[in-house]
Amino acid sequence: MDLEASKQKFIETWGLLGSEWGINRSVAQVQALLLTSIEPLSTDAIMEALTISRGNANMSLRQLLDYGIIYKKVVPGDRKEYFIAEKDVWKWAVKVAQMRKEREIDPVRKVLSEIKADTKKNGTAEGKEFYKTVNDIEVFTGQLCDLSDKVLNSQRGELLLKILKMVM
Amino acid sequence: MDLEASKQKFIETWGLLGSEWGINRSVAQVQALLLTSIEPLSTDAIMEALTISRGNANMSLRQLLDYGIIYKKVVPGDRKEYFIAEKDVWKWAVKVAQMRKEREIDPVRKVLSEIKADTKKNGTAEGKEFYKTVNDIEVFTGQLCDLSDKVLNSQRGELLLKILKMVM
DNA sequence: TTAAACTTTCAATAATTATTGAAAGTTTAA
DNA sequence: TTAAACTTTCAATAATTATTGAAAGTTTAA
Repeated sequence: MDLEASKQKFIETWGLLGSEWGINRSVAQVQALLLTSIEPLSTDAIMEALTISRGNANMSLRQLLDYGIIYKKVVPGDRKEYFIAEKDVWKWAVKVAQMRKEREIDPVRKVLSEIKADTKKNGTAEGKEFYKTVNDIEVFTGQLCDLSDKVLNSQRGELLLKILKMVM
Repeated sequence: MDLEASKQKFIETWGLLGSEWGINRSVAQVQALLLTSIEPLSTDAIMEALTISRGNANMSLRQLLDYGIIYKKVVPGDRKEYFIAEKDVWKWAVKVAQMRKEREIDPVRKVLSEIKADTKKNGTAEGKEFYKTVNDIEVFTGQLCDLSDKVLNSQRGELLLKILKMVM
């Protein structure tokens, strides 16, 4: 299997994984393509490599820039915008994790707290049981979030992981 | 806000979170409904509570049973099947995490290894760089998986989390 | 055995999400 | 200024995914 085929396989697999995790396939593929590319790529190059439309390429690139996991790269003497991927896995994985946590988990935690507040006074057996259920989920989620915050925000996140691995 | 409204809010929020993470909304809502219910519920009760069809209710229940996060409950003197949710958050969160890892992450790791094997011999600068990229992702994913396996499979997973929280 | 009471399946359809591509917008060099 | 070279937007459409509900299948009591 030649290099091009391997890269293609990587891009496909990455797109598949993305869609299983609620990330748009094109977005995942654009990241994969940039990860596999040695030089910066223009929108046109991306369109051609993935056979997607200009609109799709543009929106996927916007989203990845927004996530902070790809960068613009200026090529002197060229008016086109070029893009490169953040290649440090730890860096971009942390960014994706932080972003999803902020946008998706934190709002849910907020709702859980609201529900707890609304239910706290209810003295019926049913009310108490529901309160307990929500509380359990909220506490659990909170623990996970606190821990991941610490790992993700730490300058030593990667080192921490390795130590954990040794200890456990 | 009365208890029913709070439960409704919980079910809605849970469904929303589910769809953001690639879990079918109905499936997430059925789990939420069972989590909030004191008694076991029949398929008909679920259909009515969530206003979904019999087919949808049945398939959602199958999937949750398959995940191992809800159980069948026999009510003596009744031919209907009743269902209850696993209420121990840690237990079902672990099951969901394990299942998704197995079905979605492990196959990707396998592909990454294949790609590495296919690329190892390629001596060009481009080949080497691609190999490094894939290797970095594979190593990182492997570390995360190993660590989560240890936490998830540990009998003391929950305790471990608490200790981690104290240490960090 | 039978038929009533249930569960499951699956083709048709609805709902949602992704994608296209042309038009509008913006920037830059001259 | 202008027009060429680009980027962005967005309504139309395609593709995917979820849902329905009736028909087929299964189980149980009598």
